[in-house]
Order: sequence, then structure tokens, then C-alpha cells
Amino acid sequence: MSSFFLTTAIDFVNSRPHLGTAYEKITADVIARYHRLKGDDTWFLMGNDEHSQNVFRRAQEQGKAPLAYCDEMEQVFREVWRGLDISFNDFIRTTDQKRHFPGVQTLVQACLDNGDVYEGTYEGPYCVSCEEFKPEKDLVDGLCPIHKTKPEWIKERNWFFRLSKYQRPLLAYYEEHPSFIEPEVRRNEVLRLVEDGLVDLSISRAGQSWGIPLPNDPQSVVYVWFDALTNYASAVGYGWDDEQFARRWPANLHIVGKDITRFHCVIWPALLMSAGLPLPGQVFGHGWVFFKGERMSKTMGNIVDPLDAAKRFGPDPLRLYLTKEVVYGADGDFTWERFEEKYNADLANNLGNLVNRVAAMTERYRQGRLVAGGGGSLATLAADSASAYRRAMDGLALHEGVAAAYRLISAANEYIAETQPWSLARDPAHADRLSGVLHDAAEAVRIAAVLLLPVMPSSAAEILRRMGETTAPGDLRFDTATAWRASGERGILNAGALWPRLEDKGAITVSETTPGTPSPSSASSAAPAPSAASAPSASAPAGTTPHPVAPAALEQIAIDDFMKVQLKVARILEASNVPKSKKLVQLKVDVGEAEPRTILAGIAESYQPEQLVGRTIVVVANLKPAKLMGIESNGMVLAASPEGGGALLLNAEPAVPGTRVR
RNA sequence: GCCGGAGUAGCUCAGCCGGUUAGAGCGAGCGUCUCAUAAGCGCUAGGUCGGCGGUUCGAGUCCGCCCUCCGGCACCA
Repeated sequence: MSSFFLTTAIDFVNSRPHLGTAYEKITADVIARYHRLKGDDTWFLMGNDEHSQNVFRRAQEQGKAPLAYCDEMEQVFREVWRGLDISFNDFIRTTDQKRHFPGVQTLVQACLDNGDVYEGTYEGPYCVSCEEFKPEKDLVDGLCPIHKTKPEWIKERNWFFRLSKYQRPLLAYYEEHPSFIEPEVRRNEVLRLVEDGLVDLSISRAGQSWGIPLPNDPQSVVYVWFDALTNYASAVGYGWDDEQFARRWPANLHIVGKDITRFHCVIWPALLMSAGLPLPGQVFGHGWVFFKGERMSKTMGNIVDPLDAAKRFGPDPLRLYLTKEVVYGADGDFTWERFEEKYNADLANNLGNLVNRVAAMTERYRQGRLVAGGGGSLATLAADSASAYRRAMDGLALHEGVAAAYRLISAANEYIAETQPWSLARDPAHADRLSGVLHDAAEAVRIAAVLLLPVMPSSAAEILRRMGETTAPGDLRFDTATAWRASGERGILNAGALWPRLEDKGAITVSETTPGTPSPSSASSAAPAPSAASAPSASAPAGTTPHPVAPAALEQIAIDDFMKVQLKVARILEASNVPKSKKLVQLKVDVGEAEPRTILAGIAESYQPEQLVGRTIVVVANLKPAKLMGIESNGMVLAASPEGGGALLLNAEPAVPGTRVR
């Protein structure tokens, strides 16, 4: 029996999971369940990333101790995962002192022992505004590229990892293991990044308490990315259970978002190399699921709560949608309209109705008992589907795997139309033929259900039950379960609609939060949800989950602090795009001074220069000048910057330019 | 600007190493059966395969240039 160890990224706990996060866990869960079905000794790890300053701040805002806050959030996350039927074997938290702390400290020590960690008495340029050391190569004319200020020459004690040393070993590794990074887009990106050269990385933060102390310098804590990456190893025993670690490590697959593939493809393997540990088999960078074509974000107010989508019929329709409709590795889109459309087509009309008609005819014509007959054309098709499915799933083409299962479902519907069991039933002479036809249809449905088991665990299990499968779903093994059964007797259960058809648009739409888009009533004419037996997880109390309350207490400043910032009314006299810049617009503004000022603003993606001339805006007048793209900017315009990008200028009532704003 | 990816029927996408009338699913229209959740099945949809040029007996399929979109980097006082 081969073993398979897969992980997902661990999540920051500063807000509850949204559909995008759920997407990652659902697809990983499909993979995990598929491997269990194949009989692999599967270990599926998930967890929470808690040693982040964001998390620390979030806890403070809510007036809670960080750890207590993380405890609460763990429950929130676990509840969502439960509601989605995520079958993780283990859940690691980075605040786990028994498992994670020793893992991290052992890894630091191993890198230290190998001479790859050195103390950063390295006199480095440190940008106070960034609160970050600036690598020499990032400096522009000796200034911080972001703040255009002269970095301070600081000797703050800091520990660095010799990432630069691993450029060649990493490139060699990618060369030897072409599938280490998938899909190819991500691989290209990472190759390019590493070829450009790697800079040593600080792995410690001094003067912080929220984190894991360095073994060699307990006054400092391990930097959060080092801390987080180590979870994959610490969870399976690294640093505290050598036997388990030897058995499970290395991971076969890290499932991560495309935004963090680089951490997993560069830093993580370099750390492992340094520590002399085997490298994971593959890092897969999945895409994002957008909502109506837009990135989900809190500021956009278009977050979809995964449990909302699982509310009416359990998690399976959502799980099917996300695996079947999104090409795995590419970005996808979720809309309620599309979700309902696919629900009706794939579940109500196709699979659900198929199960129903087979069961109903068997009950009516054969009192629910079927004896295996001759076997027909469907058997070959079932075998083809199963092997196509397997090929797709092994290559992580989840969408193709599901498509293969659906080809079998369609074939079964066609088969019934061709053979017309209802006609056969009218003539007693065709009794044997009728038995054979019903059996073959049921057998095809059974095999399709086996293929769908990883995607829709509870629904597929229910279908198997109705098709007379006597083996418990968890005990089924791919090869034997997908083999055509040409002998034996089985009882078929006719138990009503699995997925009632949705007649009204918006029937399962719930609590859409997009501003300006009133959510349609969730009332509908559709029949009630299926029985608890068919979808045990459907009973998750989705609607009752307490949402963390919005922020209240931000860090407060004194009025004096605010007065240091000189805000002034300004009128835009000229505006032009900055050559070679995607975001910058060059402005000439009247701030009530003798000469107009030149100010650069990163709003080119939101405004055409023509739209800007004549506007009255607010600028920061006493900001140190900075040079951007070779042009000096003397101030800063105020604009709202939504998380998803773009900028919205703050317009002022036309006051005299130069008027103080406060 | 540099690097990478993509642009094929209303929508989501297949089309490998170039070769008969460019495909699938969904949606839509029409027809049909009646076991079934007004579901199923069949037929239809006639799309300059982003644009221009080139290689070739022959190009979505190779080459060059251009346009658009997405992502990464730069940049976002």
C-alpha cells in the first residue's frame, strides 16, 4: 500500500473563511478522498496560521488575549470545514507548543548547525517606515524605493538564512523534478524568480512576544513565514516524534494558492535542503475563485460564505460545482445563477433523475430486486470512464475526472431511452431482457457513484445505498468497486428525489452582500431538502454561525499627531501619464503657493488624465519629497484604496486652494 | 516597461507532434418518448478559430509583427 500525505495552506485567523479559502480545502479534500478510495494510506493535514501580527492586532481590537482569540477562531474554522465535509486527518495550529514549537525550533537549529543561519550584525540599511531591512539591490540611489528616504544604517540583532546559497541547488532540483511545481505557469514564474537571484532572508524578529522563541536567541521570535511553513513537518512529528516523522515525511503534495507558491517552491525547499530533509513531491498552485468575475474581498463586500452555498442541500452541490466547473489550476468564477443552473442540470435533471427512474422502474417492474443478467454496451463504457477518471485524477485534472463520471451518467440515460424498459415491461416475453436492462442501468449508476464518492461523499454514498451496494463507502476500493458486476442479486431502493429541481431563479441564493444588489428572497417553491440520511452533513447550522464583529478599536492617536499632517485643498491644473509606468499619474496642482506643485499619484489605473484636470482635491502638503520613476513628487493626494485595487479620489467642495483641511 | 499565460459557437472550455465538412457541456429553439424531479432522448445552433503578414501542396494547430485581457516583477508619497 502506498502512502499519500497532502496538505493545504494554513490560514490566517483574522476573519472567517470565505468561498476562496473553502475552494482550496474542498479540492484538497477531493484529492484526499480519491487517494483513500484507491487504498492509499492517506494523511490529509490542514491548520491555522496564528503567529501573525494581523492576528495579534485583531485580537487586541476585540479586547481578547491572542491565544483565546485563536481558540475561538479554531472553532469557527472547524465548523466551516465540518459543514463542507472536509475530511482532514489532522489540524495543526502554529501556537501548538507540544507539536509545532519543537518542530520550528528543531528546524532553526538544523539550519544553524549547517551554518546557514548567521547573525545579522550585518550593518544593513533599514527603512524605518517599512520597518524592514532593505537589500542593497533594492535601493534606488541609496534610498528606500518605497519611501524614497535614506534608510538608517542599523545593526539590530537579526538572524538570517542563507537563501542565496540555494539558488543553484534549487534550480537543479526543478530541473530534475519537472513536476515539482504545477501548473506550468507557476513553474515558469518561480524559475524566473530564482534565476534572478535570491537574497538572504531574515528569519527572526526582535522585541516581539507573539511567536516562537529562537532556540539560540530566546529574545527573538521566529519570523512568521518560517514558522508557518514548518507546520507541514511539525504536524507529523518533526522535532517531537521521530518515528511518525520518518513514516510520513516527505509530503507528497502541498496544495496552495497561486499567490504563495513561491514560498513553497523556494524558501521551503531551501530550508529543507539546509536541514538535510527530503523535499515534498509537488507543490500545486491553484487559482482563485472569483465572485461574478471579481476577486472576493471584504472591502468590496462581496464575500460569499461557503456555508451559505451549502445551506439548502448540503455541501455536495457546492463541492461538485467547484471541482467540475473550475479548471483545476486556473481561476474560476462563482455566481449564484450559475450555481443554480448547474445544480438543475447536473444534479436534478441528470444524476438525481437517473437514480430516481432506475429505482422507480425496478420497484414497479421487479419489486425492487435485480438479478445480474447478460451485461451490455454500458459495461465497456463504464470501464472507459473509470480509467479516464483515474488518469485525470492522478494528474490533478479534477474537472476532467468529474467529466468522465458524467459521461457514464449520460450514457446510462441514453441507454434507458434506447432500450425503453417501459415498453419491454408490457410484453412478458421480454422479461429477461427487461431484467438485464434494469440491472445494467443500475450497475452503471453504481459505478458512477463510486467515481463521485470523493467529490460528493454523502450524496454518492446515498446513491450507492439505493443501488444496493452493501459495502460501506469507506471500505470500497477503486479497482474492485469500479469493476462491472455481472453476477449476484441486489435490492434497489426507491426513496424519492435526491435533489429537487429549482424552478425559481434565486431559489438558493442567500445573503448576498454586494452593495446595491438586494438579495432575493430565499423562499422558494422547491421541495424540502433531502432526508438527513442522504446528506448527514447538510444539517450544519450554517445560518447560525456568529460572524466576528467588525473592528471597533483601532490604535488611537492624539490630536497633536494628526496636526502634524498638513492637509490642504488643491486644484488640479494639469495631469499626464508617466511614461513607462502603469500606475502613476503626474499632476500639477495649485496648493495656494507661488508655484504649482508636481505631485505623483498611483491612480492611473482608475483615472484618465483628462478626467482629473479641474478637480478640487485634498493633498498632504508637508510630505517629504520623493523621486518616483525619475520625477520628484512634492506631496500626496488622498484617495480611497479598495483592497481589490484601484483608487477613488476624495473630492473636496471647491474651496480656495491652499486652505487647510482638518 | 520586462517576464509568463490566454484570446475558438451566447456562456465554460477541448482541439497532441500542421491534413477530410472546427468539437463537447450548459443555455436557447424544434421534435419525440412517458419509467422519471415538465426530467430523459434526438435534431438544430452555421463560430472571419483576436488582427495582419509569412512558411507550406495544406495552419486554430508552426514563424514574425500588432491588438486586447489576466498573472508575476518593477512601480503605486
